[in-house]
Amino acid sequence: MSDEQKGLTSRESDYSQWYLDVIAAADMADYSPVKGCMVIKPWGYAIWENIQKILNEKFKAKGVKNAYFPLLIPQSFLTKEAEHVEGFAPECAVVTEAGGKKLEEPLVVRPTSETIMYDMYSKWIKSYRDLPLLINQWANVVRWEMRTRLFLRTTEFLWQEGHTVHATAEEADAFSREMLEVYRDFAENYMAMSVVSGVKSDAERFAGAVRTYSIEAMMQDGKALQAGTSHFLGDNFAKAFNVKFLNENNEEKFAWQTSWGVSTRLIGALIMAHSDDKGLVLPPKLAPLQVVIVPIGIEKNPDLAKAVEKLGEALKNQGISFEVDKRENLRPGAKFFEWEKKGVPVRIEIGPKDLEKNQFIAARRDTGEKASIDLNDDPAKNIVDMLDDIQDNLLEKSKKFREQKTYGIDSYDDFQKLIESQPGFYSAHWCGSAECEQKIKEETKATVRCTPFGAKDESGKCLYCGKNATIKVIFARSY
RNA sequence: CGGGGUGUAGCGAAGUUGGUAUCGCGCGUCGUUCGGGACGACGAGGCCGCAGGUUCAAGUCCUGUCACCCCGACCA
Repeated sequence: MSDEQKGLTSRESDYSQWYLDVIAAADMADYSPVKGCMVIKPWGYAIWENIQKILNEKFKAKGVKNAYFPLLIPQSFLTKEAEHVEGFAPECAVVTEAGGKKLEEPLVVRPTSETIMYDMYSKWIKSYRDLPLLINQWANVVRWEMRTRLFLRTTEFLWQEGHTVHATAEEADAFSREMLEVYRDFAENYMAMSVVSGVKSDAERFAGAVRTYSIEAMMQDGKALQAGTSHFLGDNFAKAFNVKFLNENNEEKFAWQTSWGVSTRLIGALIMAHSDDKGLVLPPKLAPLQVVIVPIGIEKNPDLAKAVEKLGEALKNQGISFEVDKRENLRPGAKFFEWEKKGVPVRIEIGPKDLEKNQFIAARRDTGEKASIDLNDDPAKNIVDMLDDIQDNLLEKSKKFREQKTYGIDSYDDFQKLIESQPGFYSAHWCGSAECEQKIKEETKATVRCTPFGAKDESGKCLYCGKNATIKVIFARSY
């Protein structure tokens, strides 16, 4: 095999190509015949299913129930909320003809479901007793973006969108923050990806929201990726869609709403956060397979077959997902490379030589370390510990990386140079004006990612205009 | 929509002054192998992006066109 066919493109030489190589090597997805649309292959979809499973549990714990709303939305719905129209109109796919006839009113393929859901909500909600209404849907949405990239920005993507209605502004805002916290917890404790949570600037706010909260992750090239958002919508949509209720005093009031979502972009985040030049690296809590067993010479060795079966039983009892790779047409080395590309956290090698010593070899995907484990010494427990350790290690690494590449900055001149030579998060004072934000974006391609929660009030000078500023925000280039 | 690039087998590429299409990987069958990407033999697979033109003859030259990728504007 020639050298260029081994391994992947190096991250340093071409990050964009490296990212696509990881996806191809791990067999996760492919572009479809329609521009910008993505085919998610079984390995990628299995990760998505794991994400769904975990998030559903968390939503349920918050009292959120799943439902489903239609794909097609009357075009007039989109135009009811002023900012919302402006934000989404240019990127909508519209159906103008069906059943061989021109439609009286065009139908929009949902770019997001606020409008159609709230139209229904206005019919469902009568009294304060109907509140809070907490609904989530798993769906596909379509946004006709100019440039696409697998998982990060595809024309059609899968997501969940939660839409809640509350009696008071305070309750709604608090709920949207709670949901952001669900996302932060998920990102860190399941994806093993360190994030900064905070408030978006007005320019980056969701179209129609009063406030947008987000979690911002840092990719290995130092660029930011918005991994999840939660919006406090105020009563903007309630007024546009007539979502009203009678309160305890028999007064008719507009309701207060939130929406929040994460998408298949999370898989893109996962890839860029952990992968190395050998391929994907998956955190055990999201891996479709946590362990792959590669037996050596199993077909003519009944003792080995028995040992593998017993080991499999033990793993199963510990709730570990695993597969025994019994393919006879591949040599062990080829299997090792394949599973490494796919990011399986732990690989077990077991052959006649191990059996003699009554042991097997466990190799960690994150560090590449190999350990010999005794077959009689509760091997499954050993593997559980190893998986836990990998999960912790990945988060620790991600956290350290983000912290190392987060810099304080006061001088705009320095910032212009550094954002180029040393990509990362730059914490700086900002006066809050849209003009400064816009200028910085034009001149450096960096945007305000968020005002992190819990930042201390400390006054200083705006990075751009030098006027007094009371807040410090994160500037970074982003995906 | 601007700037740059690429279209030849599933993937990656070569193809000279025009002469009827190569190589590697992958794929199939058989055999030998199997502890870090195995080897041999045989084999399948192509409207050379598309449409015109020049020519006895076009992957190659000319004109047009389409698609895709990368960099911007847009964005979960």
